[in-house]
Amino acid sequence: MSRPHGVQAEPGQSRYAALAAALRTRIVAGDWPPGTALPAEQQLAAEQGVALGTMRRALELLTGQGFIERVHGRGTFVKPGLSGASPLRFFRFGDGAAAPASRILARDTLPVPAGAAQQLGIAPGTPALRLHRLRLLAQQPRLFEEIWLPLPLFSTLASGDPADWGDLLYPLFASRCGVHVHRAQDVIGFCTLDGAPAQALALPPGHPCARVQRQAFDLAGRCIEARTTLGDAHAFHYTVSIT
Amino acid sequence: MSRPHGVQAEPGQSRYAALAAALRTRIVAGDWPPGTALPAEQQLAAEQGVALGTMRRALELLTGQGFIERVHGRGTFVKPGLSGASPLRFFRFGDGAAAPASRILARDTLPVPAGAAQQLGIAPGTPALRLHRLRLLAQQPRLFEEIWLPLPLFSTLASGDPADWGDLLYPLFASRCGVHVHRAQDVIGFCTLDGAPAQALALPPGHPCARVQRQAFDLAGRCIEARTTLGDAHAFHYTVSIT
DNA sequence: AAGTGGTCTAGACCACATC
DNA sequence: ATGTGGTCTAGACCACTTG
Repeated sequence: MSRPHGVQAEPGQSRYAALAAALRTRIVAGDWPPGTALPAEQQLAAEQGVALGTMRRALELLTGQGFIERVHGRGTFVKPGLSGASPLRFFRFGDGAAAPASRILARDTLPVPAGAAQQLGIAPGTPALRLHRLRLLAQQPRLFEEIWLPLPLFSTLASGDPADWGDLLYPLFASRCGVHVHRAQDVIGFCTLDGAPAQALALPPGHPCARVQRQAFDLAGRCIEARTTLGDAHAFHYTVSIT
Repeated sequence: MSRPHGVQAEPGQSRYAALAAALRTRIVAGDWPPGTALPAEQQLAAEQGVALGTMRRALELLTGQGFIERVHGRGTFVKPGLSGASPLRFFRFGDGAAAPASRILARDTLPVPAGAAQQLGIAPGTPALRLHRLRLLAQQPRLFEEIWLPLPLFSTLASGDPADWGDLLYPLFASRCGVHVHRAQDVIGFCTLDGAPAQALALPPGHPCARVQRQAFDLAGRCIEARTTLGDAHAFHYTVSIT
């Protein structure tokens, strides 16, 4: 008995988990780029010589892991990537209606310091792109960001006028560099403001501030951005649900 | 009640969603108390005149919502409630190995102030139980907590020696008051220390601190605890994953 | 050995989106 | 009208736990 195009299940692993892993591998490899549709579940099931329900369970797994989205009547699509997950969501500045704006204060190619290097998984001292960026709400500067980007990948951002970048970075990463942010992790902490950030935010040195350290990852799990965001501690608020 | 077909599906609602809602109602009503086992899925399916797979989907829904736990080979159990979700998890004090201890500084029956009343969903000024509690790590006071508890429910805690309560409150709520915490929500912010909390934590007035405001809810969705936790802002840290 | 949940099958039919 | 995913059925067999 032989299956047409079978997937090997490791011992102790269910058939649908093996199918999900195989599909995940193909998605990460780029067989179906972000935003495109997978074959119909019927076809996938037939290809793998498996019952429809089994393939559906595999696809449900991938949905839960954030790799695909299923739309009733339309199809199954590779998730296009995060677009609006700004650290601004951790702050309340009282002008909820106003659209956030962003201004690039500096863009330099510099040897990456130890901290950012570790987050990016590259050797310290490697040249990388460093951005200083201000986020504004209702013309008021609210957040100061330092962003490190690894350099072969983001070299197209090293030239051109940053004023043309728009207010969101992740769509820019996708369109200009082909980098899709699949997942991110923010570590929240507390510190006091000093130097350039204090000046940019028009707050006195020593002012208490909330710090959000972000690592952003692509589909393959590589860290493609290390970002530190600083904002007034008194405007910080975040809600956690426990179950 | 022994009609073979038990559950009405509202229009637009799937059969398994209706079954889940019906089971959820019975769980909240106390038909199966926390920790006890539900009937086998086979039996539940037969009772409701539904296929096994459909009942399984209903039970999967309830699992995802945190109402039940399924254990292979043993059965399906109503979740016993949260036990270890201390706000301590938001802080790093460098002595990870040490077991946290707690000390009740004050216990009073007082008219509940506006803020706590709103969180608890009761009228301001209603008598309620107020606790002041210190959390210690390696003999060092680390967190100061103010806890408001609604009074008919927690009256058994108004007497007796708080020194006998142990270090965890939620197991105490379950054993002494029959209250099981099913879900909680923490709102995180920053402020400055002052007065009693500053003194209890041996920190100077004006010191920056992290504030965790918690609402805890029982199975029925009633808020049964309003708690404010204060700790040194420099020890605060929290990780958020974005997908 | 008996009872439980977990996996898998091979269908049928429904609801939604698009042409 | 066609193709997509969503629901539901009625089984079979497997894996785990307990007496």
